[in-house]
Amino acid sequence: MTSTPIADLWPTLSGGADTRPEAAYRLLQAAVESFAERGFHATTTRDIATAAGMSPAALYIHYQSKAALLAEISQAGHAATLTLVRAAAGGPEEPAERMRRLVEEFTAWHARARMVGRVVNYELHALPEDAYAVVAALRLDIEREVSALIEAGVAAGVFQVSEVRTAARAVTSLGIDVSRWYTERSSETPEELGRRYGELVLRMLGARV
Amino acid sequence: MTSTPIADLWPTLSGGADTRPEAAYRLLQAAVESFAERGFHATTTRDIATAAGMSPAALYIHYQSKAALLAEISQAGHAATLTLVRAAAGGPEEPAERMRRLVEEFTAWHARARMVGRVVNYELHALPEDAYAVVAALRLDIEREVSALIEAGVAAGVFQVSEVRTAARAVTSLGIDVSRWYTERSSETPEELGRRYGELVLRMLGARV
DNA sequence: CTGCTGACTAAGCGCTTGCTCAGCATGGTG
DNA sequence: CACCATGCTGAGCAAGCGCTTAGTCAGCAG
Repeated sequence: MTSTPIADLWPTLSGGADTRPEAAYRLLQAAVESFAERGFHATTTRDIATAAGMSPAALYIHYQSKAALLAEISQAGHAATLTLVRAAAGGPEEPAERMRRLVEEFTAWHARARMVGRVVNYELHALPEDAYAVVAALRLDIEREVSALIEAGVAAGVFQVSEVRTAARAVTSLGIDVSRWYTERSSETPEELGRRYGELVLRMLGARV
Repeated sequence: MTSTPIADLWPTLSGGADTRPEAAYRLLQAAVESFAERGFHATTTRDIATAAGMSPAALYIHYQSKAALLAEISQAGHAATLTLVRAAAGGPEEPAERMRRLVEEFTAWHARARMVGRVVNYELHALPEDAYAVVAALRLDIEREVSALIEAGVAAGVFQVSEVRTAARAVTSLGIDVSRWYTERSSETPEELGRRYGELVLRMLGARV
């Protein structure tokens, strides 16, 4: 169905030496797809278990609750995104080049892993309070990385923006919204889309390109 | 709670000579807020009815079903957005000025009517099939208006974009996503945000500003 | 007054939900 | 062989869901 989306987020699983049974991974994958397509509340535990080839009761051997599944997806998804953003923003290149790479990878990720992206960005309200707190902190970190990079560009004289926070919002906003509208039938590959969005963002920030 | 969001969308109601009872309007308002905050499936008919000051059964005097409420909100919201887009895109000014106005108003609308905006953009999957078809056609019209305006700008030599469809996606995407993140506690007013986004989009499209 | 209408409620029906639990097959270990 | 931990199932419980039903009541025409 979705090419290779969630294995990237739980590398210990796709690796090899992991203690978690393969059934837990199948449940996770089924939950991602169901949450993304129907939403958390419209998804039943029977949906998830059936898609993973098990009875509803088996779900509770691997996860405490339906909400715990959502929490795991959301936290892993946010952590992966933050890692990606940090890697691009903290590179050795000059600010414009770092921003281009950040947007390219941020955008491509939201297209490639759009199922996870939807859960991550549009099911926040269904998270239990403690899981939400963890995730909110990660989101703040992401926004701060982007803001800091824009500020670096402004300081270096390569970006011209009147309000850094608004510009940072616009940059992350463009990438996040990709997971809403991108489909497998889209004419552009995730990487193509990333390159084009990178171009658009640099111009938006006032960089000469 | 939300300033003046949904009255604008059902002007016959806020006008005066409307046959629809005021109770139906209260239910609509309660549904918008509940769908926006919790999502369609997490909202119960008891939630809506209680918020409107009525018993659950009263809902069914004014609307056929919970889904019919969603359909009415979604169709009216999309129709209002298309009207706004058409008015800006079809103006007498030159393309860059029309685009600026379009983005300003599209963005401000998604900030001001963010509750309606969330229902309109993030609860599509819960629509009954026939209502979805109507709404999908409206969405296509909106995208086409934006694409045509970009093409006009390219033809006039004021915009430089390599892929019109990708650029159109980016423009609408920026506005739609506002309804996801904007809150009453945001530091910018909807109009300020609109002006700043208008500036960013013109630069993104390669217009000299 | 009578007779009728339209907005509304209290009660609850049939069904689905998230989740539990007793029990079963399997396979490694003494 | 016995023993037991592990992974799982079939059956089902309590709660809550969308929606219906029977009936109440204010308002109004005659």
